[in-house]
Amino acid sequence: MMEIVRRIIAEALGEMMVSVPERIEVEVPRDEALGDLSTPVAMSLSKQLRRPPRKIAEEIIANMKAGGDFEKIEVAGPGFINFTLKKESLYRSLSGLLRGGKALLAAKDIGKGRKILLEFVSANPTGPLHLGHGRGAALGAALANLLSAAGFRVTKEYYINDAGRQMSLLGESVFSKYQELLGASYPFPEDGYRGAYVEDIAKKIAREESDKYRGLEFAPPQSSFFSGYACRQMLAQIKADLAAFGVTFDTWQSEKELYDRHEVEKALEYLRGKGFIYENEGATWFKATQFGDEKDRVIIKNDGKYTYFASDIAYHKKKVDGGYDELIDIWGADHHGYIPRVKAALESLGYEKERLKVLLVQMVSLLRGGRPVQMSKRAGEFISLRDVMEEVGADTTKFMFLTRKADSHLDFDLEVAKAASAENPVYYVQYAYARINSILRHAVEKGFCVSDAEGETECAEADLVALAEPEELRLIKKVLLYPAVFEAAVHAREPHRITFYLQELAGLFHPYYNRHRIVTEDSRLTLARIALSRAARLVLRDGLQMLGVAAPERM
RNA sequence: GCGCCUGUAGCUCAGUUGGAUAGAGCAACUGCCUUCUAAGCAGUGGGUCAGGGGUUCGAAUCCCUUCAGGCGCGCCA
Repeated sequence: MMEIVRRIIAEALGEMMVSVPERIEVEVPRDEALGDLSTPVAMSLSKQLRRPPRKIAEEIIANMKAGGDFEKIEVAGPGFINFTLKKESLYRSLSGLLRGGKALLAAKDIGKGRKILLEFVSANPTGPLHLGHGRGAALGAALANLLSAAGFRVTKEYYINDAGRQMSLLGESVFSKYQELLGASYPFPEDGYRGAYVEDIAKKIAREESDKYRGLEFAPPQSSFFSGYACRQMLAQIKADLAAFGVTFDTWQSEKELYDRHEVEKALEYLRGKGFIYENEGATWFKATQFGDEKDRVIIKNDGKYTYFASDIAYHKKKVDGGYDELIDIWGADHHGYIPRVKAALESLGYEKERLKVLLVQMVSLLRGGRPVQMSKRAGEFISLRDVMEEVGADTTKFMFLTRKADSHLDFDLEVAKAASAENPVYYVQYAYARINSILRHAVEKGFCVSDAEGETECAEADLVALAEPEELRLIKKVLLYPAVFEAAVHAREPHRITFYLQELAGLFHPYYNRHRIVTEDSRLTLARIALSRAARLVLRDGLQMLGVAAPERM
């Protein structure tokens, strides 16, 4: 619908010998009395053409070949051009949607096969996933769904920080617990990991290896055994948690592997060859300032060890070398200071900064009944993603995360999320879906032919003219808006737009249901209403699927 | 001190990338189940878009500034 408006406006502007703006804005007016679609284009052109907006709007209308889709096209307010669609046009579009089914929902191939590497979660395997990781996971998975459906080729990747000091610290923490279990003792590292999971891993090692390492020092080879073992354990748990959350990855990139395969060295050699690396005060530096960062960054410390940034350069080099047209990283907001240096690295490697888009996910505060849940990282006491999933369910958790844009703080209240009531927006949307299914089951019982396999196509043939109630027209328009919302969500990389749209759609279906019966004695009317219900169901299902949230047949 | 993010109804948040009289849910109050799911619906009240200045036909949205909150600013990850 929006496309049609854009096209005829562009044509009219062509007639008027006016250069067509890159993007003709089309929106849905706030007040439905104003029309179905609206464009402020005349106002935007006013300055350039040095004429009053209303005048321009009138000229556009005069030069427009509108075709038969519109009931009314008029100038309103300061210079909007408002379009009111003919009902027949709505019916035609609806029927087209039903006939095309899922394929039509995101028919526009936005991605055109472009390759995107989407890296998210990437939590260090030094402890269980917490809520913040969950938010990143929900966002990443939903975004991947959207981008894939929009025609991008998306690879979901998890970067494993399995090298360096943190890993060693985890190993040492386990090592200490292990000694304790066997009656020996080894000092617990100062800033070691204290969660119960550390002890669990120690117990497991004690069970499998008995007292083989009893009384030893934390040094090779046993140190790498403990670190490696602990890492594998944690990673397995992380994978299991993500799977339970309904989030999967295509590839798992190990940091350690980048070192083992000398990719870090090679990347640095490459930069050295280009003159972006220098030595100073015993350390090796990257000239980040040359690419817009505030200061140069150390990549090899004066003790000879690499910094985290060194492997990150190699990692991002590997990403772009993989032939990806676009890189998307989802990070916790506390890493935002890191963006300029990674972009600098990318640029120094010969790629445009724009190729990397970093989405920041703000922190999640966990509440219970409005009061903050105390968490102490030091004592290893915190509520993990798994705890929350077990308490409120994966679907609700995901939906909650996706009802806010990534870049705003999120209060996650366990009591609210757990409430199986109106307070909980997930149910509102799912309930609409389940309700439609219930109605359709009822319709089948009443003898209306609505087989599930071919139902949509069949409904496309229904006589939709019977749909004349205001609630019905409103619902049709909202359903038909889905592709535009979808496109906007893809374009902005913002899955939460889908969430809001689904709430609005459900918010139109529920009152419709309450005021009008779908299944009546009038079979022509009934078939039309079934068709509309099925269209709504189609969109609800697709949207929920994008969010990675279940669409239950009954509740 | 510098940088980034946030500030919208009592609470939690949207706001179609600068458009019309700023929206939704919750909470509060009043009604609706012998008929397709009441996890639902109908109605009522609720605003200095943190404050100030600027840009222009037009600002919650862009710029400057003040205030408040969060996060960053390591040869940590």
